[in-house]
Amino acid sequence: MADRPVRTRIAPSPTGDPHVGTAYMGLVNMVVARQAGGQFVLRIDDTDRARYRAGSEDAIFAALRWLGLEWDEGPDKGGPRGPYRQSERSALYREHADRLVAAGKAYRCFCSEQRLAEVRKAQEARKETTRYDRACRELPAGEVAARLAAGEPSVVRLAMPTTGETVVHDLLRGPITTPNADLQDQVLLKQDGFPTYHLASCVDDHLMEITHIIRAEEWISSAPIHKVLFDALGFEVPVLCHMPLLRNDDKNKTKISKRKNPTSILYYREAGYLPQGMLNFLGLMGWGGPREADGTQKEVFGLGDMLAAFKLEDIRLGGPVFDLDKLKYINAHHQRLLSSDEYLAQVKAYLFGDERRLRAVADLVHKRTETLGGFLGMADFFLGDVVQRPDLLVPARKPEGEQTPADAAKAAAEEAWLVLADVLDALDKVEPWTAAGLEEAGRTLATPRETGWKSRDLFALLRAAVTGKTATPPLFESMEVLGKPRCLGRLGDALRSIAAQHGEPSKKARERHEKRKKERRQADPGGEAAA
RNA sequence: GGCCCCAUCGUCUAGCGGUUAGGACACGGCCCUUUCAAGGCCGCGACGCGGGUUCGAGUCCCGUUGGGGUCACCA
Repeated sequence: MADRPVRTRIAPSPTGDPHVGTAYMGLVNMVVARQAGGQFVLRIDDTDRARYRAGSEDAIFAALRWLGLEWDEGPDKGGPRGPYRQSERSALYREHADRLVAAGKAYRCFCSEQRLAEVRKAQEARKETTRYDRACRELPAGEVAARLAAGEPSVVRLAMPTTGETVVHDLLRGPITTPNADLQDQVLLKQDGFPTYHLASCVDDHLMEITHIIRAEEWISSAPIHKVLFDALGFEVPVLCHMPLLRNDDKNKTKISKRKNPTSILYYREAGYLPQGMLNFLGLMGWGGPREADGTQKEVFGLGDMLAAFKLEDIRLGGPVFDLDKLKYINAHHQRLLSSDEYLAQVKAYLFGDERRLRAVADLVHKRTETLGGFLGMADFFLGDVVQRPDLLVPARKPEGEQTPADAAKAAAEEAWLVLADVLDALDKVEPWTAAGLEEAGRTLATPRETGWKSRDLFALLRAAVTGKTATPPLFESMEVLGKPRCLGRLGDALRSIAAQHGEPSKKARERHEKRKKERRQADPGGEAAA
């Protein structure tokens, strides 16, 4: 492997907004490739048709390019090892799966989802580890052929070793040993003919001649499966390196999640962060920056500094908290580094760069103000930051029964949070992002089947979250103009501002929320279309 | 719960057997200043615990605790 040129990759799946974790891995992978004079590949892992989201792929391209993480080969620019979209490589996966089956290293499995669920349930009841019971592993060849010929649906599973242990070598951790008894016969080819991540990524990493797999820590538990797969296919295992997971700023430092932290790269762009600030901050995670002459670390640095000084081996393994305060501080430094001309250009681009958008804003403000001077007062939330107002987000409620006023306030805050979270999930799925589509989604949410809130109250909440105000141009038109990343970002901000003031809803409150929704649905069996 | 991974200030980190455990963010105070930033100075603040190894452990080993990840026909 040492004689091969270094090739790294990121393989995001187009299932939603481009994630900061993708940016983090992209940065590290790109730096490693560039340092070695190798190539950095972008591959789209779109093997899950159920979660596929139109527009997500373009958003990934835009987000990575905004950050300056340019790839050498990828779906939009091609390359010698393409195609770079897994949905266009189905034949390759099928071929390799067939090869494994023919060699007896994988097998056809005809078990239904239902049977698998039953097996799992029984195992749970017996407090055993839940795993596939390998019912189809020893099926006679004749029977397999017959059932296949009869058109019975099946998947391909990898025949894992059942005894001994599998050792994978992690660049940062050394050997990681897993008892084979804990591994299961992982599905390689799904019933729909698409490969699972395991098959697709191993086949692609080999064919694309990836030398270093640098990915998030959450993949460690899959690494032994990949090792077995690589071996079964007769492929050399690339260098494996699992990076620490970005964490939320909560007590337990859980894996970064959108409820607790803005996770969309686009959020940061729309909030007016500088790409070099983002990159710098991401570079701090697990690394800390290049050394100064006196041995201390330089915290404010650029991509060039990182290219010169970064060493994968220096990565710390503790999960770093994605701390917005620190990000702002780093970003501020980069902003101050801008010349007067550069800053002005950035401000213009941020505020007025999009002529179409600006016109749409102007059209909404035009007849609603009396002088030109009134423009900014009404349009501020379109152009810049919104200060979240928990007082507007949480409806005033009178105490009921035994409730103290404090109890009532707490309950109202929990309800607002939970409703807002449902709204965020629902709006996340709105495509395309138009006033009409948003209004439809909004009206649907304001039904007993969904939030159970009146549209008047629900829209007030939405308006407060998205604009920070009580009086604005028409809500859904404004949201269309504002755009999806900003609206969803602000919904998330609103969630966090409620939580900051009143705390996050307790588990009990969540359960109550779900129970009430269920009850409302039973009371209102109609409106299936809304479900 | 099984398996795996991790562990220095609240946070990002330095430390690679001998340090008053260093820097940065945040926080508090003071200075500068018409205001606000920026900047300067000071303060607050950490090696989870218990055993070893060693003349000597934040640093090495073991255990424990805590946290995280993962247990899908999702990636």
